[in-house]
Amino acid sequence: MALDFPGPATGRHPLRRQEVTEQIKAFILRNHLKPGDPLPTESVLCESLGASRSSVREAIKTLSALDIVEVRHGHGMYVGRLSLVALVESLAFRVQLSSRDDFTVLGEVIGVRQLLEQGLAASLVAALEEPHFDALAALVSEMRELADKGETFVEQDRAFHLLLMEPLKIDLVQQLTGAFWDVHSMVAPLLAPSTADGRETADAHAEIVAAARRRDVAAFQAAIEAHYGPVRKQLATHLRDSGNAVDGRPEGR
Amino acid sequence: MALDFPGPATGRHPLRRQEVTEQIKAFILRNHLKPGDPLPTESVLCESLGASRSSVREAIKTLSALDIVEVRHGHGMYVGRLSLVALVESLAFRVQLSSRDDFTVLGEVIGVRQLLEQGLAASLVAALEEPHFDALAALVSEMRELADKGETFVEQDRAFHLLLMEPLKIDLVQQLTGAFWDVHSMVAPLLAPSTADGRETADAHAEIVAAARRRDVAAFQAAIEAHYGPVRKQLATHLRDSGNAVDGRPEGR
DNA sequence: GAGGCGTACGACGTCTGACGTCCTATGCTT
DNA sequence: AAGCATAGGACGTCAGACGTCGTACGCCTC
Repeated sequence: MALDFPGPATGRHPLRRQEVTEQIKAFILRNHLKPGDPLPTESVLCESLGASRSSVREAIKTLSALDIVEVRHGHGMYVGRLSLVALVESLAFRVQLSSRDDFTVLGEVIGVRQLLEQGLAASLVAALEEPHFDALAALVSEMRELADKGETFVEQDRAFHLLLMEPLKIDLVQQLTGAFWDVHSMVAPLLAPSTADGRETADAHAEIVAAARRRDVAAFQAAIEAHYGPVRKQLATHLRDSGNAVDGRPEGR
Repeated sequence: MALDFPGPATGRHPLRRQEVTEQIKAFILRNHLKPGDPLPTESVLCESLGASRSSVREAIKTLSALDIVEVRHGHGMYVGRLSLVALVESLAFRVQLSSRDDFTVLGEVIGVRQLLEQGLAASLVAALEEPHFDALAALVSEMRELADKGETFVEQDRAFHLLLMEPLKIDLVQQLTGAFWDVHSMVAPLLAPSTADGRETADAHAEIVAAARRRDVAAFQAAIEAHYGPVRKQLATHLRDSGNAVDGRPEGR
């Protein structure tokens, strides 16, 4: 009856899976690995960590969801790209869940997108150079062409907003921009099946570039405002039209 | 030899685990579940989804990492809180990984924290009311007391920055503030073992409140700047002092 | 009869072993 | 030399058993 007195309130046995998770992270840190570097195979991990394959695999699934580990079937495991996919997945689901009743979360996502670009307006206007303007203008041209043909231009749109942030050379900001764009576009179809006024949107992007070219911070911010205005309006319209009429549920069950 | 012709380039068999993941998410959406609502047990999921327990469990580990599903040992499974823990975990690891050589990522995290508060300066100054000022001032008092006793006040610091964002009533912004704060504080010990000039930091917070009370947007932004200034400076100092001397590695292995 | 303790059951956690699928590489065939 | 066939390594899936955690029911004690 060896009475190993129980630890504090929290679980006495630190879950095996959790331990393995931490040890794999520690392994990456300890060996200074970079994204893409190979990791030990499952069987090796099982041995060296003294855990069963189940525990190791479940730990890896957690790390995989966070893009800390990347698994390639048939190849092996590698250090992940440490992107923000987890944020995107998580937020996208939250938006979908809240979309049953209202679109508040989607509205907040759009608000954050706008905040990022407007909050950095001064830095951006100062940092953008001719090559950037040319590339941005080229994207706007593509958008216009596609809009006139009645097609969409999601890829150009994403590229535009990423490129806009590029001169800052701040990875995190660029990735956040991409992440929130992804969430937005991933759930946009829920609003209206491509009701986007293509031409109008393309013109809004053009105005952003024009203002930046003139190094006019105020105009730049106004252009951003004008870009997101229609989006918000569309959201509000959708709220009023369908509202909680999606299903007869007036409020909380 | 029933030859079911292979699908497109990408994996012909959509991984079972992946399917289960999507189906669980769909289940939550379809039934309009909210955070905290109970989910079917593992065994029920295995039956209804026709998958083995391993696949179901691995799928759940993924959803658990994204805080879409919460597992309570001995109790059962529930809809998660849909927080931003995944972002925190992911970013924190990235900061640790980059900390071996430089602290660029940590610097970027701090930059985003600053961007959030400065970018919303106008809205915040307009939205803050007396009760907020009082609560914020109370936190500053606590900070000062603790600082004078030579103790730290991480909890008060976090509460301060969250409360600052509260009047906006934008959940996402508040959660992002908390998330980036968490990342920052989670990795701060790597910089210097609580070298924080407590008193100075507390005063910086006081100045933020004072500026907001005067409804002075410019002063508010300046106070934010002054708050993060020392933090950045500490970071730069640490970079110069220890630099890549953490271990003798001059550069990439 | 009220309170406390022990057992039974449900649900998640871990382990083991086997087989399927994907990819690569080796070596034979043409 | 080019192409195919086979063997091996590594991840994916399945099945069954046992351990741990919590709860609830029921027995025992007072």
